[in-house]
Amino acid sequence: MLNDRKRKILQIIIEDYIETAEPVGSRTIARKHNLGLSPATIRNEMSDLELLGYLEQPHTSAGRVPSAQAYRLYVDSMKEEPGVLTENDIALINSWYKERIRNIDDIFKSTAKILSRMTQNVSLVLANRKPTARFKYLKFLPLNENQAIMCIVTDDGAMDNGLIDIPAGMSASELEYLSGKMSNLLEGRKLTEITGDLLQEVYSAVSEDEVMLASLKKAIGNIAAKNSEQKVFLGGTKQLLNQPECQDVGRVKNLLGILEEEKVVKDILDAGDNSGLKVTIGSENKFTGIKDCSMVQATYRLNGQIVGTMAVLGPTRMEYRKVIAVMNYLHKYLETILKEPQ
Amino acid sequence: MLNDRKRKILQIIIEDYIETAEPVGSRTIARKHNLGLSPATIRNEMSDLELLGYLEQPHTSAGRVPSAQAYRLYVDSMKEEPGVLTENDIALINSWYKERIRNIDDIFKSTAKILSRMTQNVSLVLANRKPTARFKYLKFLPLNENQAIMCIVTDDGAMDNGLIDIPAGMSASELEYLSGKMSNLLEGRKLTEITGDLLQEVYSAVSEDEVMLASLKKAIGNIAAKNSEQKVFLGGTKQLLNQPECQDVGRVKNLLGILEEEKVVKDILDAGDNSGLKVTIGSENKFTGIKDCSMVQATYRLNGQIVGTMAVLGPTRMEYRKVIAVMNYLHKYLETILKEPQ
DNA sequence: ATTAGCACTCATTTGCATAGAGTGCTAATA
DNA sequence: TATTAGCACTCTATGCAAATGAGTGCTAAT
Repeated sequence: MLNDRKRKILQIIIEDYIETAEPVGSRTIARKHNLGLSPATIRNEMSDLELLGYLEQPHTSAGRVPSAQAYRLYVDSMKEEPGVLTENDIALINSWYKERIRNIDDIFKSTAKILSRMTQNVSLVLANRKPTARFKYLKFLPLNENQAIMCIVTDDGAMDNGLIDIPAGMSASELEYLSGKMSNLLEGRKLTEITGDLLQEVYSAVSEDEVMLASLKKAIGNIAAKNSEQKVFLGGTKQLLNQPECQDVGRVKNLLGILEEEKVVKDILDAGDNSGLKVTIGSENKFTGIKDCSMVQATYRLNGQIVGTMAVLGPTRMEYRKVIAVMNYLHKYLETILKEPQ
Repeated sequence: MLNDRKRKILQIIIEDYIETAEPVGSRTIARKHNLGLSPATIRNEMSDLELLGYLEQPHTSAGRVPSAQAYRLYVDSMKEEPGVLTENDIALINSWYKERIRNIDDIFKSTAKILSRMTQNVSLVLANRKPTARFKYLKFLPLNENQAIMCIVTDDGAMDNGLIDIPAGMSASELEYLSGKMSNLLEGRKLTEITGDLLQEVYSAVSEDEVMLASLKKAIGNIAAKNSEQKVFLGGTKQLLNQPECQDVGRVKNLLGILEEEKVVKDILDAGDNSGLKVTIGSENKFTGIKDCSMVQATYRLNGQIVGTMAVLGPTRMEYRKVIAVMNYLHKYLETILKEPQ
């Protein structure tokens, strides 16, 4: 559809605009790139490109700016040669990841941080918990006369716990017996299935103490809630202010407002249920408020199951090539790292 | 030192400036407040106040602005009548606290959120962990052939855990024996004391498996690190953009940059080791970068021990009366809530 | 098909006059 | 003696016009 020259010129404009955030004019192109073409020729081509919908003019006497359609073409044509990270970048990423990983949350935190540092944009990382985990067994760890910690081990190898009130004077062996009995009766259930009724039933087969039952209900409820929860990690919201398009405080406020609402962020990220890398440009975004932004997003999986999503959110004028390269790398890295037992 | 009239006028200027963020002139004062004084008289008084260091003039033909010294006086004189929250505010706070409290982190998160919402400023909450907790006992929860979760219970009733590699084919009763033995040998130690050497010693009295020893070391190290860690919760960084003094993006960037550095925030908050409520105004702040801000800060304690600090950070032109009232209330609330077992 | 040349457009900058808010000082007043 | 009216003065903010300059579109020449 576009001949080679048009394509070349369009690419130059896009990349120049991504770099400078200024409308780019025919003279600039002629000067910077040795195309063997005069500004006039380039002007003609640019005029055509505008008619075709690839360029826009902020006003008559300004240069031209790529349209969403242009970015779309640019990104799509990038799939063939996806851009690679420098040795240096890779070394940086690896060292950042090693900095401080103690638990699974740290991994996501680091990912968000790295993503934003590498791309100079805001990053969003959504970690799905696994509501499908099944109960394996529970144990009580006595604390004192009246309290114990209940530990629940699930079949995915995770452990959760909560504080339980126990009847005064209940012995360690009684607790042991209780936990063994309950473990037998509950094994294989999803955590969310263990509602008040079921728990009551199971429990009353073993004991009658009401206080303990109540705190068991509460603790298991909390654990189930925590497990079905999605967690959002944000990175580099400060970067926002470095973007030339964000010199207007009102706009920043808008965006930060959106990012502060966990619910909205989750919705935005959940929308991209797609498998591979997904780039949404400007108004392709369904959510008002980020309609003038672009987002590059990838879901990551563990054993085929989606465990989360990560995304970079920035101006439509974002460094797609770099962002995509970083994203690809992190994606791979994350899937590897998540496979290792924590 | 200041006569009543001067004091009154100064107060009016301060409160007007806090409200409007505009330099206030003699006419405005005469018009808004029925002092029975002409602008000229007020002008004379203002001139005096400037000489005394309480007022400053951005330029000749502007009104006057309170100096740090003026705020100092204002805040100090407020100690006698500390300002109270409305019924409405209290109801709001209580309902926000009830919204979602599942664990101790949620409490701090909520506190930060409430603090910022009520004061329209950035809030910082620092939660100290308790590095003094002492080892009580440990238990292993078997996961599979090769792994178990190690649970460590400390004398403050908290429980931590980590994943442990166990020798293939080690039976549950062997694990039980191992944990009992180690518990006996380690009881009463601070977590930070349980370094590699001690652990090695204790462990080799019971078993010889190197892999397990290594993962024990790692897990306990992680737990010790986590326990000695301070955690920072920020609230309402977005509010920053609502402040008239922050319409300049550069300044916002600075502040956000500081807030993003956990280390710096910790230092800032740690500096206020004071007991009661502490207000630092403008250049009273030792940390460059917030020298043009004010901070109201309170440490909170549990059983006499400092467990954290909360603060509100904003322009020197902050609503001290309201901020202090909110702070006092939250302070009390937090100390009460922390006393309850989680 | 390309390009040089030129008229034209429009945002941005610069300079300048004006309005408005506020002050300080002096002389009048209570 | 304390207060105030009056007035000159200062300095910012606003509005406006002219100059600047980057960029375009069109036409005619190559």
